[in-house]
Amino acid sequence: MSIDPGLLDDLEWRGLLAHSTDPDALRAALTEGPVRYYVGFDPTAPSLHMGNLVQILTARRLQQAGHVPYALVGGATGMIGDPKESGERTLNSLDIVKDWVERVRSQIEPFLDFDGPNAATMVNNYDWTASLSVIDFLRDVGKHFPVNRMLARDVVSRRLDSGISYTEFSYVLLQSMDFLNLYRDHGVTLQFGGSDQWGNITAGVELVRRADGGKAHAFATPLVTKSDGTKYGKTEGGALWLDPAMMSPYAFHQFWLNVEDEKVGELLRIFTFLSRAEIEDLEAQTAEKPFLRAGQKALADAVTTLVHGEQETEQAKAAAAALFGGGELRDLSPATLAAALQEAGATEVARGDGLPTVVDLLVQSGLCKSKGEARRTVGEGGAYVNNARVTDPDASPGEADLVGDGWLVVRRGKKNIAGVRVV
RNA sequence: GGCAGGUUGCCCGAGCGGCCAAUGGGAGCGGACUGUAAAUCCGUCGGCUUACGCCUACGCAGGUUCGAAUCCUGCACCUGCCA
Repeated sequence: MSIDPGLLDDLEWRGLLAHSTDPDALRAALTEGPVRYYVGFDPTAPSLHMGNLVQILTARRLQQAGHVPYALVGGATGMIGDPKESGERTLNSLDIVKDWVERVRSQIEPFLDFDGPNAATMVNNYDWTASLSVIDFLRDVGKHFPVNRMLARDVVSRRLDSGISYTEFSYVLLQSMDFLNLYRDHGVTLQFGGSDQWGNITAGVELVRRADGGKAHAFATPLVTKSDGTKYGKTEGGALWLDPAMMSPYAFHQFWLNVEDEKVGELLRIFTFLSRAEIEDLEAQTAEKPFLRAGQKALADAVTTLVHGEQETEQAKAAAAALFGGGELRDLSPATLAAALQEAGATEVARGDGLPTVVDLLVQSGLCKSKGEARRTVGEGGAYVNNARVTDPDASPGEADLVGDGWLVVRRGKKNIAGVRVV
């Protein structure tokens, strides 16, 4: 497979290069021939999220440009945990880590090509770490890490007051060792990752140099933030998960659809494979006719398709069209309505003495956490049943209000919709 | 080691014996505007309860009092000044 010489320029244009080791050397390496590169994912949760998606897609871009990916899951590093600013991590059991490793692995695989001349390889750092003896570790790896410099690293120095365990302090050695191992056994010479990992990444580059005199490269992708600088990917449920069981494709699609105008261009460049011309056209449309939200729509469709596939994307769109279309719910076919509500989130409620009250509907549909909150929501004028605002928290809908196949469409605020099926 | 100060709700930060579920700001949630955007304005913001009300909460453990976030004692942690 031939190498795409425009790769680095494309990455740069997309804003994917937040940091890099010697840019000229990196460029030279990437144009000379296929480069074996790696990117690591620690199993810190049962699913990867939006932040990891940046790395996954970047890995795919490199592969499409002719380079050879090594996707690493952190079966070992996940047992330790890298230091984060807020404090010490809770250690997870081996069983949990192993389970999460498998989940993470299966989430990465669809994005890479495991066949062909530059086929991807999946590796797990548990394989070369678990059996390592402490003596070997301290002699062969530890000797290359001056503690004074480890202490000077930002993440560590910020933790010196609040405290940091030896375990987390040592994390950087494990990750650096990964690079050295992949360099030795597979000829991997490039690592990239999120900019929050930059310290760990450069430590690996340095270990390759110190231990083997090897020349390795690295770059980091930027942290994706909202225009006010806060972290992205936090919706009600927390992170923007890739696992459809943790975040429905509908909710995922909705997230991208609701992105602020100022961020559309940036996100299109990072999260889609649309061409430069296509993206610039969408940016122009967003600037001229923002109310059409052409950029948001293209973004939502493209990313949802990448992560969940075309079929799920169509269903999410159909659901949104049905629920936000402004049309009469009664005009929808029972099948369309049911499908849309399944996407948005549906629960079944047994019929008691008549139908549940508005408060109960809000709580049981999951739209409100407590009855107090539900009552408040009604008081705020934010509760709707079948698109009609309700003002009495204790009122119950009547049989005549059921739409489709026995559904009530419960809504909180503008965007939070759930179906309750009375059975 | 000595002296002084602090620890309050998701976060920051008032309160210094009853009027405190606790002023104010931020986040969150809802409404208006709009484009299922941003900004802005308004409202709301511990839990249970139809409600009177009840429960839980002001670092931890005790105590004084009819009554404590507020006073006392001990403990833990943090900060500043002196050595």
